[in-house]
Amino acid sequence: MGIAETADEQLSIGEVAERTGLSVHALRFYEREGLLVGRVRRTSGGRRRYTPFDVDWLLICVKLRESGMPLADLKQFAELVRQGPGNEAERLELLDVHRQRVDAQIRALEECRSVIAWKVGVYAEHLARGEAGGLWDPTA
Amino acid sequence: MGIAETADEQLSIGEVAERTGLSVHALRFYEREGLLVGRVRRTSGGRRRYTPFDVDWLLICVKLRESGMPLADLKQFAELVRQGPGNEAERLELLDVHRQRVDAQIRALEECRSVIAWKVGVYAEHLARGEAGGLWDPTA
DNA sequence: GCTTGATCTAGACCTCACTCCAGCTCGTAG
DNA sequence: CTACGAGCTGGAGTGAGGTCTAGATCAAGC
Repeated sequence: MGIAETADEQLSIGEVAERTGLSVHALRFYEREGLLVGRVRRTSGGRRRYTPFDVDWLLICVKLRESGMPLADLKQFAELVRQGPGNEAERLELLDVHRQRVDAQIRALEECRSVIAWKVGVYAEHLARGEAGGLWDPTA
Repeated sequence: MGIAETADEQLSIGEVAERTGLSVHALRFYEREGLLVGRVRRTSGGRRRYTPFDVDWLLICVKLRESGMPLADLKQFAELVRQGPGNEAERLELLDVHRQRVDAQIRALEECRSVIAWKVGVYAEHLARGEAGGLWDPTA
């Protein structure tokens, strides 16, 4: 608590959890799954010490996951980065494909939203008029 | 094949699957889980016959699911409708809460999109300039 | 030194939303 | 009549994405 953040501070797993919104369980899980770019350094006592690098990467991961990128793709991306320079075109492709999926997802959600809004309108109107008729009452 | 659609046509499970995009497995599963409003009628031989009513309901269900409503909520909604008139306010509430979640989801996705787009831009620029430097290469 | 709380490991377990299977029946085309 | 595909049931299995447990260790404060 109250630890200064001097830019290249090493963080404990708990602190990283706090900053990324991932649970400590999830952080260890991601590491086991090879989703991190470099292996995490450890203290002499074996505790993980994350660099701001790791945290930045994790923050990107969180955004990608949040938008539905599967862990497998994340892992592939991490592997590309791990391989070092030279495959930027592949990384770009991976991200761009995902961006298109996100766009499609947004469009789909907007359509859902409008269907739901329409139905909400139906009920709202029904309520405003008082009990008019058994709205969709197949028991009738 | 080539069956006419005379508005109150009874449909087989396969036809409903086709029209809703749900698998026949999913349709039976939804029924077992109590997600349908009325019980599905059967032929003398025990085959399901869906009414256009059922199909409309399922189409709404699909939109709700697509936008992330859990099956449990869908079930609750179905129960409210099954109970008949009188609880429209509750139904409205349920839908409206969901609509708000969808709105939040859209906003979150838009934020993800912009993060991704930014990263895509970073790579694109890097590629346009030729190999400038090890973009995020922690092995260095 | 002792207590307390954060971390460690390996591995079991969980939820969700289906999906598939075995073994049977139905119904239509030839 | 025979074939064959579509449908039936109950229950087991799947895959993604974590979450939790047990039992031990580490590190900081008193």
